[in-house]
Amino acid sequence: MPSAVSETKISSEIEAADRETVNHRTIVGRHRRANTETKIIHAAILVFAEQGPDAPVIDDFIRAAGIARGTFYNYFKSTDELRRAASEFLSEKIMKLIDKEIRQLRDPAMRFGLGIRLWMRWAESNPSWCLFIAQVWHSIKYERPLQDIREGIRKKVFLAPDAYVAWDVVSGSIRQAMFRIGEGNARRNYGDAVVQMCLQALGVSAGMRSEIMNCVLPEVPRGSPRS
Amino acid sequence: MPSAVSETKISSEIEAADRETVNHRTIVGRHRRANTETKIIHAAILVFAEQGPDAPVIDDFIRAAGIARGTFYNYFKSTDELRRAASEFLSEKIMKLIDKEIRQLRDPAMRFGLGIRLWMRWAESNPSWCLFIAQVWHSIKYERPLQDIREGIRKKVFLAPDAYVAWDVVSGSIRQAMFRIGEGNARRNYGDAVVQMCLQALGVSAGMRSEIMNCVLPEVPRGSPRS
Amino acid sequence: MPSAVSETKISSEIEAADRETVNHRTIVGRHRRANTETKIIHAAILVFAEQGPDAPVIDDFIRAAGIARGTFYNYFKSTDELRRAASEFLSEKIMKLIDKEIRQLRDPAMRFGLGIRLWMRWAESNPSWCLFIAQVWHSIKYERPLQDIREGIRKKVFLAPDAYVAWDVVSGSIRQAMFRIGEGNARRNYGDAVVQMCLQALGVSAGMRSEIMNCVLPEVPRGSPRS
Amino acid sequence: MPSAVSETKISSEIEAADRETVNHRTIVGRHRRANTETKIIHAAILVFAEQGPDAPVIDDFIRAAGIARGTFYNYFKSTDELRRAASEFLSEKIMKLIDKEIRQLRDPAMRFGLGIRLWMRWAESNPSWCLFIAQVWHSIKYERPLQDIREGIRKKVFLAPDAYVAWDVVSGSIRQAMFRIGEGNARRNYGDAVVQMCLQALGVSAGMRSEIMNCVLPEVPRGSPRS
DNA sequence: TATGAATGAGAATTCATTCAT
DNA sequence: CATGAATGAATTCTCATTCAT
Repeated sequence: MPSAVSETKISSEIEAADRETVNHRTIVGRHRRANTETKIIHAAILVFAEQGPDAPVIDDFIRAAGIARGTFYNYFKSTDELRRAASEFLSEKIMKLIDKEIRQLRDPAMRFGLGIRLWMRWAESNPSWCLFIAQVWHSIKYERPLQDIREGIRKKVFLAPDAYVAWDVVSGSIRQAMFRIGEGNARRNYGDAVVQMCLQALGVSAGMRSEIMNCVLPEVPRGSPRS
Repeated sequence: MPSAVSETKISSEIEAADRETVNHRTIVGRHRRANTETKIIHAAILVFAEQGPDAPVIDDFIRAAGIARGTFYNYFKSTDELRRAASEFLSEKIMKLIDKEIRQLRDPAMRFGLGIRLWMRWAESNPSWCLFIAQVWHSIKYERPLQDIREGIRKKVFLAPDAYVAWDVVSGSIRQAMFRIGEGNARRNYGDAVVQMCLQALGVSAGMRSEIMNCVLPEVPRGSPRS
Repeated sequence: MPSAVSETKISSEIEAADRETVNHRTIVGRHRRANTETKIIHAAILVFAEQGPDAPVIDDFIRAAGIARGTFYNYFKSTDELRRAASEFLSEKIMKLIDKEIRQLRDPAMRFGLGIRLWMRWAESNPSWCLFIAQVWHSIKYERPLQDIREGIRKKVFLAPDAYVAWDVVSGSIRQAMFRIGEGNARRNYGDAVVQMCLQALGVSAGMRSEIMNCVLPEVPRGSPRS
Repeated sequence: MPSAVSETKISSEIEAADRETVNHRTIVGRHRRANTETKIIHAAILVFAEQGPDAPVIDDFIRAAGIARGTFYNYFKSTDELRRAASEFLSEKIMKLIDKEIRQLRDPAMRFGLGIRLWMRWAESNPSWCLFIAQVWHSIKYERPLQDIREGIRKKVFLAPDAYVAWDVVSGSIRQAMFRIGEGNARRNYGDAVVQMCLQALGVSAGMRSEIMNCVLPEVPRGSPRS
């Protein structure tokens, strides 16, 4: 049964990233509302991992969360809203972690390059997260990377007609890469290869490219590797 | 049942006549079938253009095609099957047109570059085709462009870790671009800007890039996706 | 999630209240459920009596039960499941009544003989029940009569190669008889005649046969199958 | 796949009984009508063997027979008519064979007893025929056995309240027995055990019973034994 | 007679949503 | 807030039947 496998996979994937948040909430106090909402979102992530972003129906969520049908509607008006919440939860968590690692870097090429390397590394160690995020791609927040690109263009370390085009190319590449990873077809070092080509697309000089690619990546939680 | 030796001429004449009739009827039937299938697909394209790839229900298709409910099921088992058929029809048509224009070119960078320029130009003049194809992206056939990329890498006009990575980057970029176009957010010359960056991603030299971008594009039919 | 040690009295009080409410609601819910299920089965019995076991469609049941289309599916996945439920309900009810009347009898021939006489009498006064049960015969529980037969064979009041054969013969006869009754073709005292022959088939002595047939039957409710 | 097994089984079961008929028809001449009808019935038997008497739809029959939809309606107005035709074809063939064997016997008990022994022997060597015939039981012709019973009662070799009751008991027993055989639950010598009890039910004397049971059965085509 | 595409009524099934408790 | 039975509109799907060729 693939579902069981997926469940196990995704849950270990999110646990690492998630523990902190739960602890925080527990300390702050038992707000039933917050707890139930968290419970629903967590259950929903398992369900989405199993079935993909479009298939699940409300029944799947309430069964997974162990709540009543009516309770669902106290928190989400539709599966769409829940999907959005789940994908934000999943993408923003990792985005924040990455941001914390790179925000002190001054050079925009280095900052952006290491950012997408970290993202791809996370992706490679979390294939089912990967697939889900690739599928709900449009709800991803892209302000920060877009700013980095703008700065890079302004400072002439990036060569691109404009920032939006550059972001479309890079984000499209990354999304496509995440599909491949999520489907289990990625070769070894696939992530870095994609990053390389993204930097090339941005017109980053060969020297800077190897500097970025040779950086030893800081440790960001990886879930269970290859899980 | 093998014919007995004593079969008379008459009965074999009857059989021949039978066979002819059968063939005739079969041929007539096949024509009708092909016509109806085409009718359904063409109608479906309009419906998808209007409602997107997931919203339409079988009722929409049969209304648009002017057929009976049951007729639909004589041709497609589900909306999914029809969606696949429609997207193949739409993507392969334009792919063939493009292929005819570029296949005589010897240089793989030039060939590939003009190919994606033509594709993007078609995309820009058909936003709803664009959106639909971007959404059903996974049913697209990519053997030809992949070969071009392989040849380009082999001949050192492309610089990429491997052909699959290169294709993921380019196709991801193009798909993302098509979403933008489909949503009506593309600026002027957006398509060429994306192509530029794709060529840059592939490591095409600045000289060759401008050569490709300065080519006057041959006339490929522009127009409604269902033409 | 295990409660933290520092949980205050208040929160555990809330929990207690919660639990109570939950139980109360659950109990109320269970009652409603049971009621609706009974309602559906009772309505279904009328429908089956009118149309036979195969003709009715879900619409017939929901109309008869006065429930919504979806409600049906909250209780039964298919008409087949409902048919099974209805036939069990109908056969077990009368079986229990009969069992209560005969279980104190010591002689297995007498017990079995009176059992099938009572069954046939019920059958004769309920032709539509008869037809329905005959048609869905395979869902009938036959453990009790089979035990009686086994005991009878052991005690040499029955003469039969083995208990299964004996049961096949008797039950086959009874079923066939019920078809005849259900179709309205049974003559007067048909039921007793069938019982006679069944006893003869079981090798019951002539003396015992007349003793069984001359018994005055206890009053078992006669009437509409749904009572 | 159980269906494949059934097909093989039933087709070998009918071939033996059938060969004669086909030959006869071939000699008489090629009447298309008769041929097509035969073809449909034969195909239908396979289909019924696979799916039971109620499940198959017209599509199944035309696919199995290799004919067009419209052609079906030139021969049968409904699946019900075809089912009737198929069951008559199957039951009358064996009935005639049996009749030929026993019609010269003078004693009605002996004649009837050997008749049902032969029937049961055929049943035991043709389980899927068995199941189908048991399921469509109501279209079976019972005039001949009923006459035998009447004669037996008149001549006091049978003891029964009346002929219809006797027939209901015997036929019900046999049908039930055929279900058991068809479901593969019959023990060795099950058929003879059932016949024994039927004779007992008819009040045949112990002496006559053993005489009947000890007869060596004439050879009636058996299909492939236990097939 | 044979063919098989077309038909459409009718039946099954799903699932978001409401609401009394 | 939580519960979960009830709802019914919307949709899918089946299949017997017709009919022009």
